Amino acid sequence: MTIDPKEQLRRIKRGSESLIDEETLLKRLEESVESGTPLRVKAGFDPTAPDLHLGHTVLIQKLRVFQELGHTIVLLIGDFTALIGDPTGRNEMRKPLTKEAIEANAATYRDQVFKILDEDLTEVVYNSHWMGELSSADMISLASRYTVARMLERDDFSKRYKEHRPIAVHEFLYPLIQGYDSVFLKADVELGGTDQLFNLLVGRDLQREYGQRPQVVLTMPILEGLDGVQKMSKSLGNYIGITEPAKEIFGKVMSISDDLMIRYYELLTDISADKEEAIKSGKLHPKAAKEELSALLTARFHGKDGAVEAEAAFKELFHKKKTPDDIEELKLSVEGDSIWIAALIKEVGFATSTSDGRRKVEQGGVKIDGERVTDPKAQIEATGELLLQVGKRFFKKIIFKN
RNA sequence: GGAGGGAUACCCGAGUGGCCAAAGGGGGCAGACUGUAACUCUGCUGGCUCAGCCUACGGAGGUUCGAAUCCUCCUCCCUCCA
Repeated sequence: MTIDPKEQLRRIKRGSESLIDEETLLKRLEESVESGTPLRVKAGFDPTAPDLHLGHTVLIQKLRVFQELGHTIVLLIGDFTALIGDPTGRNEMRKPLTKEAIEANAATYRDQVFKILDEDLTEVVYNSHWMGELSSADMISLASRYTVARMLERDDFSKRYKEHRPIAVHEFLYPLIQGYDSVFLKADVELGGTDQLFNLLVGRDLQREYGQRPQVVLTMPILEGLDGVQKMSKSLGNYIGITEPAKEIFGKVMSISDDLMIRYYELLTDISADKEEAIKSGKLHPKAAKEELSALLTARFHGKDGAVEAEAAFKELFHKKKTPDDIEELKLSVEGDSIWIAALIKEVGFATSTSDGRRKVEQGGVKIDGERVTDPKAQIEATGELLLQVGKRFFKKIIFKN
């Protein structure tokens, strides 16, 4: 694999937040091309959050770029560091995970990550393997290579120190161990989120201490959620989970704003410079660009066929305003021979309460068999089956079984 | 240890005895427009078969015909002093 180092650099740099430093990276890429030796690219993950969404994949996507460029990905599962818990952004220490929980999380983590990365070309390592072997003396030796003053440079630590909030001594060990991982793995490059910058830099210092060439550090920004403002997170409900159904992923991507689309392109894809230019300039119509993006991201998790299907279904629903043909069915038994419309909506989960259901009817958001229901007191005959639609997106086929 | 300020719906925040299911904004939902975009506009946003009723302004009591609003105690948060 001999891709021009400058083109490699472009693809690596694209969308990144900081790259320390560019010159070194270019030099190593050139060396790598000359000698035919791939770079060792490290990224570590705490086995704590097994439910991944697109925000998590920004980093993984970048790893994939490295992989496609022929470099070696070293996926580090931080099962040892998980015992400490990275203090970043949290004031309280994490509760320690059990061995079984770590194991289980790591397993789901791998499953999800390998939807993007090629498993056969990825080295998966657990830092407990070497950290568990490290003696107390080794630990002291490691700790002796860094100073408290330098530790306190870390934003989180210095803030807490100034505010007289506690910093437990073992928290200092986290960056040290993460850095030592780089020494052990002889990493050429390490990737991380914005919040990882300090830890990644410690890796450089420690590598120097242990007589290695310091790794190149690449951080990726936080991905905004569907609202385009706040970071993507499960608790804010503005996320696209990578295990969601194809249609959901496709639809959610279609709902983002044009500005956000460009951001998603930047952070989640690896398109050519020409293509990027076409999108940014508007030469490619934003709607078309977004359809491509939706298809691309859907295909990533559901394959080409899944994406094609999702796109077709989307167009049927929103362009031709047809009702989808694979509506979920629900068998419902009802007391008496009819059911109040508001109760029905609540029953199938399209409203949080009958009051909410009643409101939706009053506002014209409810259709039965394609007919708008306007009477909030309407009684629906509970025989046979019917098609219930609430809002633009929610359909359910109801089969009464009395 | 002392002095003062505060806690209101998903979030911010107004309300100091009845006109309060509680202003305004944000968010969300539904509708119109559209490209499930942006912009804009309309309505809704505690529950309940709903012109009515029930439950709710940190918690528990009390005053009153009537309390988010006044009193007592409690819990939590903030500011200043020691």
